[in-house]
Amino acid sequence: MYKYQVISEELKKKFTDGSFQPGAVLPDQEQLAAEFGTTRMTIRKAIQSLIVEGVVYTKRGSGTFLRKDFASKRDSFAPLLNKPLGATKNYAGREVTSKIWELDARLPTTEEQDRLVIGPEEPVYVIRRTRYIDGKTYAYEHTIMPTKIATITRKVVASSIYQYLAEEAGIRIAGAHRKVYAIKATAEDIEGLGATIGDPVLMIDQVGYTDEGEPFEYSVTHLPYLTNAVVADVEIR
Amino acid sequence: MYKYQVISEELKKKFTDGSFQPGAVLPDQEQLAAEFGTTRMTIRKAIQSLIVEGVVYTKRGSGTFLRKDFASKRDSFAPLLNKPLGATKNYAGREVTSKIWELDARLPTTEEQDRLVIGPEEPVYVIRRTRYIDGKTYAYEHTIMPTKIATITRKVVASSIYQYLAEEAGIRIAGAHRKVYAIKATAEDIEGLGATIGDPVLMIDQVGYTDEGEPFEYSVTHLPYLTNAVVADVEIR
DNA sequence: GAGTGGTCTAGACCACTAG
DNA sequence: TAGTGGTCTAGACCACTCC
Repeated sequence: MYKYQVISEELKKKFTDGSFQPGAVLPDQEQLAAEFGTTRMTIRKAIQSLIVEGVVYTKRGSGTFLRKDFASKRDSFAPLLNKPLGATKNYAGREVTSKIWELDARLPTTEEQDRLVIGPEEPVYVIRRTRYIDGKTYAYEHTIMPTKIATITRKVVASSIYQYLAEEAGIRIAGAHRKVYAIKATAEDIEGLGATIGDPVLMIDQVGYTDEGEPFEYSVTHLPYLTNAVVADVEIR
Repeated sequence: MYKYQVISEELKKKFTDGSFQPGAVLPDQEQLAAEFGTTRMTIRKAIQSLIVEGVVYTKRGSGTFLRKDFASKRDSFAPLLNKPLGATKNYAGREVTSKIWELDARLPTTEEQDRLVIGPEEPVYVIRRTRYIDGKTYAYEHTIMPTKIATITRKVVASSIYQYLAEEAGIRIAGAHRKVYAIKATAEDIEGLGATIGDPVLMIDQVGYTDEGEPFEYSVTHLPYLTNAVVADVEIR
């Protein structure tokens, strides 16, 4: 763990334990640098990551401030567009289960080759499953993943693919390109989500990248309407 | 314009004019620093912003690479979830027009008070308009904005509210909290988007913040399905 | 004008990849 | 082992806010 990560964690602890009121101004960067025995550049890296997480914001000429709505409303049932979509991690403490519709391998379509930047002879897994949180239908997922990334078993698919990739296969998810659509329920949605024909469905089309910039999954997630939405917190520079 | 921004633009130019093949490795950072007459730290900032934009990726120990799917990725008609939703700026060079359904002021509902963190006696504007890009229906917007933020005229609403806020009223948009839903077309959508009853509609619910962390608008944007989606590029740390 | 965050320099050392 | 990107230092100057 790098120094700036340690400092960022340390600061977050201070915010949650009440050392700072929401909206309060932090000590200036020079002071923080002295306090943590480092330089301003390193403090700035730590603060930068807190900005991205939506914990603090800075105002040139004024200071660094703890967000007023820092502690408040986190949505409990919505995937966060600025985080991995994996349900297991985002809904820790809840019962996440899966029904597996398909786990297979085949050669990729041209569309899939394109999205994953692989050749026509590189086999991919096809994974289709419905996910439930606390027994309630949460999402229907259709995932394509090159087999060279990791070996996927039925057991992994039944629990958490992302967790397996991170902890067992050493894959670090670094980013994703996502597109969100509203569509009419397909036959798969009627089966996978219990949707009614003609119902709106929220569809998230995503290509996930590893920290090496390599696409490792192309997935389409369907969320039932009325009971679900996606959330994005945005920092504009 | 800062040096790292100039360098980042300069590099992007080189990528589009074919000096580098997709997937090609860039000169190492030391070399780029010499070439641009600067230090590695500044080159790194330039590269960092290219990473966020999804143009290049780095591999420690190996080099910096131009994404293979660099050219293919641009969507021309989708709002970017990591940017302001304002059409005028995102679609510069295209003809953005508006039809105004309503421009009025009244006292806020409790829901609106809540979202904007204002009192019941602080008046708000109510703005409803349909937006067109190159004559094509793009979105239907319903915006609530405290009148204390700025004076809004019909002329402003007809062109660009965001641009007016930024350039005339000195408001800097620093971030937003957004929620994206799939819903069934409402009566407003049938009027405002020309949607058919029962059609899916993509709805973006957003509270925008100024650089002081103050909510300045609560808006709901409806996008017609089939012709539109939203895009999010995510960097996960 | 004093104080803040943002950029930039010129180095050093560390972590990682590949031949 | 050579070469790459990632972190970190110890400063300097600039842009901006607020009194």
